Amino acid sequence: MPKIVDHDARREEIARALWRVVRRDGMRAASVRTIAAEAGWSAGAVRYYFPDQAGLISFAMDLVARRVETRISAIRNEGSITDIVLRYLEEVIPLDEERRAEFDVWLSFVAQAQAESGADGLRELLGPVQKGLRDLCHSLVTGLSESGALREDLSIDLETERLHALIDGLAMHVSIQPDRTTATRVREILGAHLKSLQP
Amino acid sequence: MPKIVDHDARREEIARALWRVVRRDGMRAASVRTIAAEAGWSAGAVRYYFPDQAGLISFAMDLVARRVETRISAIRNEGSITDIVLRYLEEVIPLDEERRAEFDVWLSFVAQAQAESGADGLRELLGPVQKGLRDLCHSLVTGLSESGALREDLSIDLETERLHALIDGLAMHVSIQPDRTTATRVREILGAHLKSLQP
DNA sequence: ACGACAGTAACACAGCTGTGCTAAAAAGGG
DNA sequence: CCCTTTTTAGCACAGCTGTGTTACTGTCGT
Repeated sequence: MPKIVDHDARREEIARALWRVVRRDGMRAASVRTIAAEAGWSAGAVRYYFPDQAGLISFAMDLVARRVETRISAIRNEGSITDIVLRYLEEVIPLDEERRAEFDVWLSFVAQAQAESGADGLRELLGPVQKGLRDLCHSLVTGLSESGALREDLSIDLETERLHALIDGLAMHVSIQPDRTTATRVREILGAHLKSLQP
Repeated sequence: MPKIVDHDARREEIARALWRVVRRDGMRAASVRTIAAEAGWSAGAVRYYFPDQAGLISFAMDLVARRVETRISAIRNEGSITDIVLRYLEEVIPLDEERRAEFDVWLSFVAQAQAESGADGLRELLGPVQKGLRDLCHSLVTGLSESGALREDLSIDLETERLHALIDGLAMHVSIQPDRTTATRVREILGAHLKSLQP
């Protein structure tokens, strides 16, 4: 048997090179050759792991999704309900440099996926992530409600949607203007929002 | 003197062709030739109005910004304060097909502008729009406050930020999943938000 | 040692890219 | 009519694009 490399690890490494290229020069620069150069391999080697470009992009987008998922499911449910909720929300918003880079790339993927003639199935990757985030918001709002931290006159569905929109908007703002939207500022806003939901 | 065409109108027409291309096939397909074909002219003609591609993209992005600005400044300040605020907010969020298309394109521009090595000055166009929207939110919150429609324990700055994030997130949701996030749903959410600010 | 096969690099090809340049066409004023 | 200026189309060039194919290298089990 010949030399054996961890294919998944390799694919991930290439995908990360794609991230760097996209972050630095935008989606338009994400060619097979550029990515290969960024990863430090020949274009032929890259194409061995990803037969075509669409597959590469798909994989790279999916990788972001999986990482977010992993981060979220690693959060522990300890402490007061508002502490837990804040912990989840902070994890979703790109408050450090690494996650901000990830979000920038994600934004590029989303924009690309919005193209109607999506021959590549990027749209199919977008849906589940959006749903996952919504479900998270739903369970958080439900949790608040069950703990009596939600005013009775508020609709759970509506508050789910409002929270979801708020964190997506905040993530966007952090990405676009990191100077103005600092981590502590985000925490203030999230705290104010939760407080405004309390009875 | 030779035939005289309205240059600005022509440029706008070409920019609109760019929008259609970007919406249909994404930013990656926005080549001079593709856009020329979409606009129904030769590539040479397009290059007469836009010497280089970066200028074309810049102009097209700026055109979106100017349209949004125009729409906002056309809103009349009549009726109760909450009516006025709702009117502004609804105008900012892409609730009809035309504005949704516009927002999709805008999203692509934003993603592209996020690329660090932005030799094209897309970033410089992004800032003012973001600031404009923030200023709008600020004046709306201030208006609410002055009319006594804002609880006294709320910080104007914080509420400005929260409102801004909320509408950006909502716009995003409308664009990504128009089925779930209908116009009436958006109005419900905005209404609920304003109500939650009241004393 | 040898063979079998995973991994890598390199080349070829057709097509697209941005941009520079040039020649033709169109159109209004004298 | 013709001349001047604006507008349009087209070509050329060097370089990049995705992908198909082929030849090479390395490594492991036998």
